[in-house]
Formats: sequence, structure tokens, C-alpha cells
Amino acid sequence: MTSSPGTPEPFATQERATGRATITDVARVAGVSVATVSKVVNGRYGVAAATAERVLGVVADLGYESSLVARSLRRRQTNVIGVLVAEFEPFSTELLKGISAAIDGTGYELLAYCGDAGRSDHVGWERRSLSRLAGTLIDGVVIVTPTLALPVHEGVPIVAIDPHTGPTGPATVDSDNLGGARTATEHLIALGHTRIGYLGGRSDLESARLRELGFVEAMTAAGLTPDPSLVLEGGYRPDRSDRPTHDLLERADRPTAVFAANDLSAIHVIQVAQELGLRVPEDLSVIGFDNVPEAAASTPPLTTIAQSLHEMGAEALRMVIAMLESGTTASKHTRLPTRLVERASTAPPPAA
Amino acid sequence: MTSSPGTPEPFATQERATGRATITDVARVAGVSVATVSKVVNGRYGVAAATAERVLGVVADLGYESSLVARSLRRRQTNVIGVLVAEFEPFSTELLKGISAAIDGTGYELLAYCGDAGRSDHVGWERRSLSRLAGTLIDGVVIVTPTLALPVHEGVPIVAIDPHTGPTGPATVDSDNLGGARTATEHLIALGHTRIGYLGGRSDLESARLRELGFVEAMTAAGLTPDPSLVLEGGYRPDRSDRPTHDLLERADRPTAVFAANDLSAIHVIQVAQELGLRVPEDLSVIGFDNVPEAAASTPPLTTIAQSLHEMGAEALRMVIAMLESGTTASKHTRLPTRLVERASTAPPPAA
DNA sequence: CTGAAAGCGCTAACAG
DNA sequence: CTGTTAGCGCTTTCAG
Repeated sequence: MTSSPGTPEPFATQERATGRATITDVARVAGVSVATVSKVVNGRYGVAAATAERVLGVVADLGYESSLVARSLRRRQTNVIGVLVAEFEPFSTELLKGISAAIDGTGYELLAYCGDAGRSDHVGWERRSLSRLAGTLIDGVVIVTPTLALPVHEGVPIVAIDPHTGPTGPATVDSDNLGGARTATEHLIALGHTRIGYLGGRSDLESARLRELGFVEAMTAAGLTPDPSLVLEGGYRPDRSDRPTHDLLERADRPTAVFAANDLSAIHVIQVAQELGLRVPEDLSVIGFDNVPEAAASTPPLTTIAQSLHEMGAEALRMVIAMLESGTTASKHTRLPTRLVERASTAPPPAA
Repeated sequence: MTSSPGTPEPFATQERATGRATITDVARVAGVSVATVSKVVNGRYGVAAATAERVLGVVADLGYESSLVARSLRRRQTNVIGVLVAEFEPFSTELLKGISAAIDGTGYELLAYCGDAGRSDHVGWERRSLSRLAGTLIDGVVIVTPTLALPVHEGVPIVAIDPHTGPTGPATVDSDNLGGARTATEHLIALGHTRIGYLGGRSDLESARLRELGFVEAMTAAGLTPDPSLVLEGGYRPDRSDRPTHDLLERADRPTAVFAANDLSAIHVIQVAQELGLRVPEDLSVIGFDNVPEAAASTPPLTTIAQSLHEMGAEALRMVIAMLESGTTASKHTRLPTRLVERASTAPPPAA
């Protein structure tokens, strides 16, 4: 299989040009036209057995594999599903695990793309990534937490996970954010907390708005009035929640509990609290949202609201594939339940 | 910006053909040639300011963004780095998080590809993915746990993480697997265990061979003789380690502790043990390897050997970029340290 | 300053 | 059964 003595080598220099063998290289070495090679490689009829065999031999020798790029430009489908994310962090990678598990056996391949080089604050990343890839590189798209109205690309199935604007427009998959936030708040209230801080997510995401609403609703339902100065925005990211977290914890009348809109910022709250000499949960209770694996790894382990992240990813993938195979674009909206996961970061408030 | 009254719409139908606007659409609407559009979009000199402005307006109106595929076919570089994995599971996604964090500010974009639709047992996935993407779609490659000799693609920088055959050939990044395995074993021995089972990884991976060697060395150094019937292969995957795990735990003279070659199979050992009515760590101690976030989330939390997964990914990315920018292919080999993370899955053996 | 034309690697008619 | 041709969307000489 490796370059045997019989393999013609006269064109070796040219083959090296780009670093990989092209269909032209195969054709030349096999002494046939590129069209024939293409037919053989794609298993089309109309090629003599002997020819096919010879071509296949050369293909093996040269380690040829058709370029996804070139093929995709010519054909209208690539059999790859794209997952567009702003960044690879615990939330998107959990979805990815679910998608990856679900793609097994479907015959599709997976391509996760992160444009704008990690600059997740760069608005418009989703539209840009979509334009660059959809319709050429990928047949269908799962897009994670888009914050823009998606320009409905006709012909390219799109499913949005946790989109900026709830179940509307394109197909979506999300969680019961309102109910989950209510549950989180009720948990804190049941523990005896009355002065509760809320560290919000990104106001441009429906999930963040619903979580805040759930917080306020649960407080109100319990006869408590949320202190507006205790409701801050943390952007779902530690680097952006650091300031508001300090604001929350350094004030004299600091809350006895904080509900952070996602695990990453909740974990950061715990760290900041500890730097400030506060014990969690004795001095401060903290609850998060998401239940990414990291939540269990914090010290103390984080109490949180679990979303079925793997299932959300898997469902989004199934929806894309269904749209692909049926040709329809009926925009379905799936909402998954959430549940409370009690760990060690919440406890009754200090007796004081 | 959005289609204003002045925007010519006569070709709207054609624009919709593939679902996205192409450079041709922009050229037609702007009333210039595609060459001019290309120059404007790429900021080349030699375009009248007025023309450029008009083109940019149309670009904005149509939401045009050049196709990664078409551009990549024409130019020789795309500014995207590819991460090739067999599957998105905790190990590869941890690396991905590190890579994603490290790419910030480099100007490169990230593309993680999983060929063969999750069929990680399909040998040759790495060669196939490489041939399909390298040299066309991506400028450089980080490849995770390849099990084949990589056909050194001239001109395409490749860095392998945890490769099948240690620091040799192409650039690599790995951990001190030997030392880590020794540490894990010594931890168990220090606790008083003498009858220790070893659930290995994939024998086609250097990491797995080194971990087994470390286990044997540490046992021997402590004057213990590893029972060959207690040394099984688990393939690093729960679905493949299930059988050997049962074999290990169901025998009358079962070990009092198990060292599993990675966290995923260690967590599975805990689950199987509990199904069998064994208490962890009272009846059985379990230690893993990797320290993926999931390790802390198991019940009980898993004691394990931590690899600096994020750092490994970041380092691999840095190496690829360095090769890209310098044009050199000096194959560097980076090895990172490991450390013991004690949690609750290990304890002294039952008094019996 | 602008456009026509060639070509990246590949596939799909269509001739021979 | 095989090869020639055209063209996917884009960039890049090279003429005008």
C-alpha cells in the first residue's frame, strides 16, 4: 500500500505542491481522466472493473481522499451538519457532546465552527458564520445562543438552541427557563433567605430575561420584594460578572444568597466570596443554572438548576436532520424541563 | 441598511437560488464586476471611493459574506485552524476549551471536525479527515489521539495530542502518563491496598501503554506482584469497558481497588460496583485518570490523576500557529505534568 | 480605476 | 466504457 517499487514516481514533485494528492494526481498516475477517477471514487456505474481496480489501487497508494471543499462547491450537499458557536465553553461543549452522541449512525458528519476567534462579544458572529458556511460547507445548522434575528436561509435547515427570542421564527430548542428560575428562587426562599441577589445573564438572550422574570415572580409570590439594587447583569461570563459580583458582595447590606443566571458566573461568585473571606454556604448561599459538569467540581459543589444539555443538543440535531430529509421547514419548537440539583452551596442564612 | 426603497430588487428570485447571496449577486445589484466586489471586500487598492462605498452598501443590504469554501479553494490559506477528533466526549471537549481560550486574539478561527459520524472505532478516521480538510479548508491541524502514523502532509502544520506513539515524528503534546500512573498506584498502595485491578485503555495508544507500565512499575517497586488476571483492557470507553469491569468485580477474589486508565471508565466502574451492591470507597476504591469535569460529578466524586487538559490544548494551538507563522516544521514535543486529585472514591481497604 | 478571463478541485452532463 | 466540457464562488493577474 505504501509507495511500492512499482508505483510511478515521476510526478512526485508536483503532487507535493499542496501537500495532498488531488484527483488530478490520481488520474495521471492511473493513466485515466479525472472524470473516471471521480466515477470510481463515487461508485458510479459505467467503469470497467479492471479500470476501477487500478484507480482504487492508486487512490490507496496516494492516500487520496476527495477534498470536502472542492466537492462541496460542486455538489449541493456535503452530508455534514454544522454547529455554530461563539466560543467553546462548558455550555456549548455539553450540547456538542449530545449532538455527537446523536449523530452516530445517521451517516452525517459534524463540524463545529467558532468564528470571530473567540471574540464572543462581536455581535453578528452568527450571521457571519452562517453566510460563510451554510449553503456551501454544511447542509444543516445548529446554532447556539444566537442573539440576532436569523436571516432565514431558504434551503438550509436551521435550528437555534436557546435563542435570543424564545420559540418564534426558525425552529428552536430551549429549556423551561421561567420554571427553572422559579424553582431556584423558591429553593432559596424555602431555606429561609429573604435578601437574595440576582446576577443576571445577557439581556439580549430570552433565557436571561425569563430567568430574571422567574426570580422576580417567585420572590413576589412569596411576599418578598426584590431589591432592584440587588439585581445585576453578569453577562453569563465570569469576566463580565466580576464587577457586579463584587458590587453585590462588598456592600454592607449584602444578600445572604445569590442566584446566578448560569453556572459559570455562579462558580465565580463562590470564588469571589471566598476571596472576600465569606464562607459558602455558611455566610452566603449560591445557586446556579445549567448544571454543566464543572458545577459539581467547584468547592463547595454548586447547587443548580439542571438543563438537559445533552438532550437539547441531540434533539436539535434530530430536528435538523428531519428537516433535511423531509425537505420541510416547519419550524418546530421544543422545550425541555429543568430540575433542581441540590449540592453543597446552599444552606439556611446565618442566624444573625 | 435593510432593503431600502432604493434597492433594486429585480433579481431577488435568483439570489434565493442557494439561500445565500453570492459575490455575483452583489456585483449585479451594485452594477459592477465580481472582480471589483472582490477587491472591495478584501480591501485591495485600486477602487474608486465612490464605487467601494456603493458596493459596501449592497454587501450590507444583502448580508453578503464570502463563502469559506470558495475562497479557500482559490487562496492558499483560510486562517482557520482545524481540530480533528474521533468524537466529542469529555476528553476532546476539554482540549477544545483550552484551544478556544487560546485562540482569542490570534486572528485565527476554529473548526472542530468529527468525521465518520461518531464511529470512533473506524480506524483511519484521522487520515481521512486530514486528507479531506488539510490543505484546503484549514491551514493547520491539531489532531486528538490519532492511532495511525500520520502521513506527514508537507506544508500543513500538524500537532498531535496524546498520539499513538509518544513523542516522535510530527509535533506532539502529551502528559507524563508514566509518572501519573505511578502516582495513582502509589496512592492506592499507601492506602493499604495490595490486591489492585487495572482497567487499561486502548493498547494502540502510547498513553495507555505508559499508564499500564506505570501501574506495573509502582506495584513492583512496592514489592507487590500484579496479578495478570486483574489487568484488563477497557478501551477508554464505558461501552467497551463494561464487560471487563464486570469480570473484575464479579469474581470471588475481586480486588479491593481498581485503577482505571481514564475517568470515563473509572466512573463506569463506580456505577457497576454500585449496581453490584458494593459501596465505594468502603468496599472498593476507584481511581481514574484525566480529571475531566465529570470526575467531580460522580457519586462519590472520583479521585483521579489530573492532566492539564486546557493547557495541552492551548499549547498545541500555540505550536500550530508558531509553525504556521515561521514556516518551519521543527517537530517539537511538549510533555506536561500530572498531579493527584484526591476526592472521595478512594479509602483504605475493608478490614477483612 | 475597472473588467475579462483563468483556474483552485471536483462532479455531472454529454459526446465519442 | 471513457474523456471532454462546463461550472460551483471566489481571487488574481492582466488588459483596457
